[in-house]
Amino acid sequence: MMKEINCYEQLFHVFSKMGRLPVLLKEAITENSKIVSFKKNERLLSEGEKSDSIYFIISGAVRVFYLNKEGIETNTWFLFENELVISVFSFFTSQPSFEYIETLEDSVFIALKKDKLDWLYEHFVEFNIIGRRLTELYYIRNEAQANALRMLSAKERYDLLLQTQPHLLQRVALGHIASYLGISRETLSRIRKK
Amino acid sequence: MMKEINCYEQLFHVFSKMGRLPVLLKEAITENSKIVSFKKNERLLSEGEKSDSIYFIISGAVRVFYLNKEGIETNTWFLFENELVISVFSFFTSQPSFEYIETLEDSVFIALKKDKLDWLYEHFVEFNIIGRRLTELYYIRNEAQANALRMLSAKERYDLLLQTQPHLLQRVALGHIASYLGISRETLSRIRKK
DNA sequence: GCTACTTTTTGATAAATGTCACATAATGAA
DNA sequence: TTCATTATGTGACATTTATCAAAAAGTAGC
Repeated sequence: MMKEINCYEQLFHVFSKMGRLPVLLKEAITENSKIVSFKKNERLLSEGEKSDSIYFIISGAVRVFYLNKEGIETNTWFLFENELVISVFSFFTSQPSFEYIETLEDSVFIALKKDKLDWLYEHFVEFNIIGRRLTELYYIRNEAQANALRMLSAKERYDLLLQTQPHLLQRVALGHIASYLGISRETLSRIRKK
Repeated sequence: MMKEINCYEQLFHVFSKMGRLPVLLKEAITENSKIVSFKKNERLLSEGEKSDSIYFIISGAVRVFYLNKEGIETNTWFLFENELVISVFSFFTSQPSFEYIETLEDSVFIALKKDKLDWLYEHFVEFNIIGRRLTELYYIRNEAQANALRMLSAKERYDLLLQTQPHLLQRVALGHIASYLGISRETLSRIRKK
């Protein structure tokens, strides 16, 4: 029980950095969400399903990926403690997902259903401030990624990753990182040798 | 005067698709923003400045770009009528911009200063719903772009552009489109020949 | 420890894309 | 229109990156 309380403190810490988080809203969040655990390599979401929950990572790590037309996994996102996970397109549009979400480690999440989230947005209008700011933050990260893919060579993208997200290298297999950087496993291996 | 009213109707039409837009909020938006015109190839924002205004495009078109380390322009966004323009990073973080915003045609905008926008967000809390939803929409577009850059070949990215944003080819110079697709002008020219 | 399995590395080669130089076409100003 | 300027296209070649095949290294279960 103590553990669960700490989980929510972790979540509220992140949220309260974005905007006002009254006690009543905290209670409503707690009541409308639940804590879920997944073992390593389990799926939170598969292609074709609707991304109808948002997950806050208490501990562990996940990757978001999709299968390209050759059926090869393409990782688009790695997320860790204190970060939020959705399949962006599916969650925001309520359409079926083309992405998978899978744990990279044993993980614990706070899961909030989309309809509950919408209910919270509606009944605690100030919660939209937090939602808006968080969306902005993840948007910025995504844009930085697109810019890197547009303008940097494979080696430069790897160096940038080393510089900005070194922890990622410790916790994510190289094969996964390669597709995230938009290159083949072999090329990543050669880049690293230098 | 009639023209200005139509401008705001255009803006409100887009906003009201995202959420409730009470008359008082409409009035506040009108009072706190202004209509501005720019000739073709004029700058709305330069590197080093803060992106402190959001622009709604009444008519015309803009591109967002930055200079890479060789000083070459890299286009990241093309925006047209009924779309919103900011330098995402600078606007959301209030840090100096690394991007430029420039008109591609003679253009008319509704300009809203960031401090005014923040004031609106604060005093009309439901406006955060609209802000959040719009941020989500642009985020989705950005993610699609990142995915294309990660997994598609130059030709596939061009074909996708043809398919999803054919109007862009009519109004944006090929040299600008090339960097947007993450390829050289020459490669784009060769792709098109086929 | 030892096997079976997965991940990473390496080599050889092919394909994609970039770069440079210049030609051609389009555009805009006088 | 004409000239100057800018944008686009083309050819030759260099470079980057992908692909395929296989070896080496690492990992998990027994």
